[in-house]
Amino acid sequence: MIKDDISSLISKALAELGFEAKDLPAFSVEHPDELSHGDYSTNVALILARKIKQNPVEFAKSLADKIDQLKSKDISKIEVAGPGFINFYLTDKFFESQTKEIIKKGKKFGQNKILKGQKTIVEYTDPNPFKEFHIGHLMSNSIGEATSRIIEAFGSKIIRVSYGGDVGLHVAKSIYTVLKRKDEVASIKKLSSSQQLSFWAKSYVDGSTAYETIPEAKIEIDNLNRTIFEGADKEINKLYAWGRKVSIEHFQEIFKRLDTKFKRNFWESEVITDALKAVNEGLERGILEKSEGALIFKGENHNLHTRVFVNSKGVPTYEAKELGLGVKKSKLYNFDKSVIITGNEQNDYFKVLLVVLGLLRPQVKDKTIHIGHGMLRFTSGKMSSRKGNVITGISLLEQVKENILEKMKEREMSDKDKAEVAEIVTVGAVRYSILKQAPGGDIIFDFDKSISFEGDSGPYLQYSCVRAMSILVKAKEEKVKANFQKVNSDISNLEKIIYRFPEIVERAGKEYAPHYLALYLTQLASEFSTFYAQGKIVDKTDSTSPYKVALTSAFLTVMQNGLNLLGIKVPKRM
RNA sequence: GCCUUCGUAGCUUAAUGGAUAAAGCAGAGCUCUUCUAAGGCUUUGAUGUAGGUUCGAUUCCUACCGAGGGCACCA
Repeated sequence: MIKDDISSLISKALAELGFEAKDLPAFSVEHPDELSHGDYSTNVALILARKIKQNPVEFAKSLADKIDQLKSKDISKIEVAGPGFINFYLTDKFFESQTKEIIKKGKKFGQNKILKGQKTIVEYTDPNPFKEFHIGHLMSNSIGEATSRIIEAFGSKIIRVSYGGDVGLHVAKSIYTVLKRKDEVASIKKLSSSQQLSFWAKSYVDGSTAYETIPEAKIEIDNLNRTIFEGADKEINKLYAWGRKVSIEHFQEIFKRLDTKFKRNFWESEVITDALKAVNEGLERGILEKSEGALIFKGENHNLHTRVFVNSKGVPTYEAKELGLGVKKSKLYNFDKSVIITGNEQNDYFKVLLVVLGLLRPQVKDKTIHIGHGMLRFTSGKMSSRKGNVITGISLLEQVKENILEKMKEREMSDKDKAEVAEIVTVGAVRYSILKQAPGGDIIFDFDKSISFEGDSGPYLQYSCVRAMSILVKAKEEKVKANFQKVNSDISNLEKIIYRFPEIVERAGKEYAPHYLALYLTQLASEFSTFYAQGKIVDKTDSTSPYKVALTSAFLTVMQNGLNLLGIKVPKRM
């Protein structure tokens, strides 16, 4: 890599100036923020001059001279700037070779072998049966899917899993309401799975209200909870089976639209055995202890707070079940890394859990990482599925799609094609709006502003691809063939950032931060749009046209690869 | 009360301790006889407050102010 070449060039020059490698402080070789500052920049002179008490700019100049004498074939210019930075400018030949490399590698450009041969299990989305699939789940899905695809580009095998709560009080609350509305059931069952699930979700809201406001209802629901758990009542079993089935059907529909293929769905009901086993082991080994009839972990000894793993009725809580899930995952898949993606409201809870897992199964804990993403919230406050003030995933997708179809009204396309394109653009718009910002932060959700089609947006990136494709079609028609020989030096800034794609992928993966990729692609699309607007790319009479066509082709490759990593598809037209 | 995340332009967001703090939206003004104007170009505008560490702080430390999340039997 060119970056390593520059680093060793600097070290070599420093050696000739009498600095031994072991004396060198850590220094950076990075892309400057602005293209006008060169392609790479180092702060080594700044740091070193301070150490040996010399003027930074003077020292930088002598170092730059030394580097210049050593010469590298890829560097066209070296200069000292600002407080003592040394800036490197790369040659046209270098950019030509990169453009060529991108087209040669095609779909593989951007991939690396850092995790080759490894197995990574990624858990995300995690919708609960009997409750709505809301926009928070879209957020988890978008971040999880992008993370999975990026890790995949590192050469690791990915096992995608989702985990849902199919047992517990929320189910009892739902069934409590449905039992009171038995006469509606027959007609509800004729509706779509998403409408059926909405019926259940609404039942859950009503059940929750009853649980909190009517004492008799609370008793009834608690009893119902036990009945469901024991599976003794045929009618209730039937309702439970129905609710679970429509939930899963609806989730599958959404996963399909989101192009997410889970290898397995874990359910709370299936991890209870492992949970109880792990908890008992914890008790025997003195990791967990009894207190007020419950089984708890004293977090205060670890600078955390106390958590209940099994309640005083002997029922394992979420904590124990998650522990069981961790054990089960490692038994089923002998993974090298386990990534769990949830809302950041669970950050503290996962800290406790990982400490317990570390005491119980240190080898599993070392491979497990929890990533808490921000929440989607309204300007007015938090969404709560318990209160029913949620925007469902499906309604968001449909509303966005409607807006896109409205925008496409004038396009000459069959209705079928329009619908297909609109679907791709919809998912792209939603995904991008989530992935453009750092994963830990909340998204303040404003319907009109959050899902945008203009400026920094998914459609903007997709649109740049569509334009590039139509240029390449025209180039073919006019028989302008791509060529990697630049005729004119000043073609476009595009070539100065396009070769950076693999570095960006690497950073996004290492830091579990897909937004670096989203932001980079936006910058890339913006440079392409400028390039596009500057003048004709395909022009038989223009001697620079063949290289421009090559650059367009390289751009399309990188943009498609990048969008694919974000889980965003590219339509042929839009 | 304790723990934790955060506070950047009118709004929504960027910025491994580095150069003139970067974008989009909104506002003002241009721009389609071209390969799709879901575009391009120009322009107005910001680091909560007070200290500290550093050659250099949006970034690290302390206090304060403000917001979110968590803190015993929900998930």
